[in-house]
Amino acid sequence: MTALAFSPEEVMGSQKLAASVNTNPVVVRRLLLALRRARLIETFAGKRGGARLRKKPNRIFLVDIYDAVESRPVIPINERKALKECHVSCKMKSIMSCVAESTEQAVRKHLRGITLAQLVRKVHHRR
Amino acid sequence: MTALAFSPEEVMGSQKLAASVNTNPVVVRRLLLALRRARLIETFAGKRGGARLRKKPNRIFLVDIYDAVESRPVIPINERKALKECHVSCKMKSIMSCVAESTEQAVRKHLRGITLAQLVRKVHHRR
DNA sequence: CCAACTGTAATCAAGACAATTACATTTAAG
DNA sequence: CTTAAATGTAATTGTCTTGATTACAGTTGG
Repeated sequence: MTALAFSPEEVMGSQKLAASVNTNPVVVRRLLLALRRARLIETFAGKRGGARLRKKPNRIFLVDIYDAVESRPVIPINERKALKECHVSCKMKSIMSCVAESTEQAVRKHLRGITLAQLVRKVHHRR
Repeated sequence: MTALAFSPEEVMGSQKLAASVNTNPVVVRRLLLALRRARLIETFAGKRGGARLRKKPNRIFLVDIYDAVESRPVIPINERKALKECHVSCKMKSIMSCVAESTEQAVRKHLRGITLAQLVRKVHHRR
């Protein structure tokens, strides 16, 4: 996404993007699909196809990207069945769900404070 | 840890703890080692052995437990080598490290606000 | 028409991690 | 002192996740 934000006009192919993160084009395309679903980018098929940002980099927050591509929670909850004889065990799922949920919100709040434009600015900086 | 905090006097064996989270005693013992290293609990070998909290539940924060047992970062950084020809690619590791670091701090700050005592209180509550 | 793309499914390989087994060591209790 | 019940810890196995890869149908600009 930072690469796309770096030259917001350009339509960049999955091949080029994959090379820049040193992975396979198909992996990138799968991510691009998720980002498109979130309406962060638009993609074009055919020759000279590829992806391009749909919003200005200063209107895209990291939380948007996080929500689009990250499926697993920061704190996963134990899905095994509780021990019926144990009062603590029986309550833990609901208790930990609450902790997990609020932690997720803390992360999202933090990521709401960072824009793609900021990252691009860092690309231009010295250090 | 909530189970230990529920009856802070009792020395509880890995067998009992494992049953309450529906897993294997050895898995629990490995976690207990990490918690002991963090000085959150003490363990006793031999018959009638097991684990017990070393501090009062209201002095143990979830961040302490998180630091003790969680090794993987919330946002892992891409460890592959960058594409030398690409300016963005070359800068991304340092940029994302910064994002990952601050996100980690956000999580830890949140977890610093929750104590084991609070979780125990929830165990006692109706809903 | 064709070359260069995307979209997508299917398969494969690698790595992570829990579960399990095994056993040496420790300790309380009888 | 002996024994039963624990921990500490290594080794192994199985499962699951995930990225990499291959393959191919569909799309589009030149």
